[in-house]
Amino acid sequence: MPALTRPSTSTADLDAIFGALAHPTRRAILFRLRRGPASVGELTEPFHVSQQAISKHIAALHKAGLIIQRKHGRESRCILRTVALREAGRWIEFYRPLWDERFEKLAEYLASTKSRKLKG
Amino acid sequence: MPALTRPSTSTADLDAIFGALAHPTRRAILFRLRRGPASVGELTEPFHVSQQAISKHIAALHKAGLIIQRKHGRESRCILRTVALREAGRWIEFYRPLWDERFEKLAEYLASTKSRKLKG
DNA sequence: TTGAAATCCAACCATATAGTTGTAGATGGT
DNA sequence: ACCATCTACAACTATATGGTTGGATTTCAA
Repeated sequence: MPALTRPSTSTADLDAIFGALAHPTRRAILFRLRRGPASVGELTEPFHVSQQAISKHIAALHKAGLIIQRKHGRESRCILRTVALREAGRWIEFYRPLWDERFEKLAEYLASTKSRKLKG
Repeated sequence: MPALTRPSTSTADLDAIFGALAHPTRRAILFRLRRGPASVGELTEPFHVSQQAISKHIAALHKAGLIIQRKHGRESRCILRTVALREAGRWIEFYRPLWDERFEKLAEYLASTKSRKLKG
């Protein structure tokens, strides 16, 4: 088993996940879904855009694996899927060791020296 | 002090942060910077795109607050800045309570029932 | 001082994104 | 059977994104 050298979720997946999270409306939709499933209509209400625009956002969230959809009659209920969020969280967690304040200070110090021979 | 009802980083900031993380080249740059500062030239080497393209990626990372830059002579050294990553992590952590497997099962169950009177 | 190196800026191009309007298809209620 | 509702699809528009090339600027070195 090789040492972990980088976060392991596929890069295409992460493109879709982070891309989906990069829009405020989509984050707001996820925020709403935290409270439970909702239909497309219910998700549209709070926003000043068309239902079709919300459908596109939903498609982006779906593609990223951030939600699933279930048909109930003519409604399509959206359900938050946490797996993808967990993947994104895992990618970010990989950098946690660097969050130590002193580490960042050291990095800046190193950058300010002329020794650029750190390539190895 | 009001109860926390949503992640608190400004939405514009999160747009920029998640947007920056949504591209594999930019994630690879961050991954490289984890090992320490690097010049634009050094960051360009591993990729099959022009230096100018990398400069644009660097600009996106800078705008998102994910890196800082220091001039040293004609070089511009890029340094990972962990604050923005921490913000992104904080946003995602907000959803951690839902990561419980059973919770997700319950959500799917609720979605499969006809009771759509959960609006409150 | 002359030239090469590191970086950035500008213009351009192709494609993606986020929105619109119009409409079609399926479902539910009467 | 009919009509209204919910959602998705298609076509269009404007802007953003990711890349290119060419050239300007700054700095190091001889």
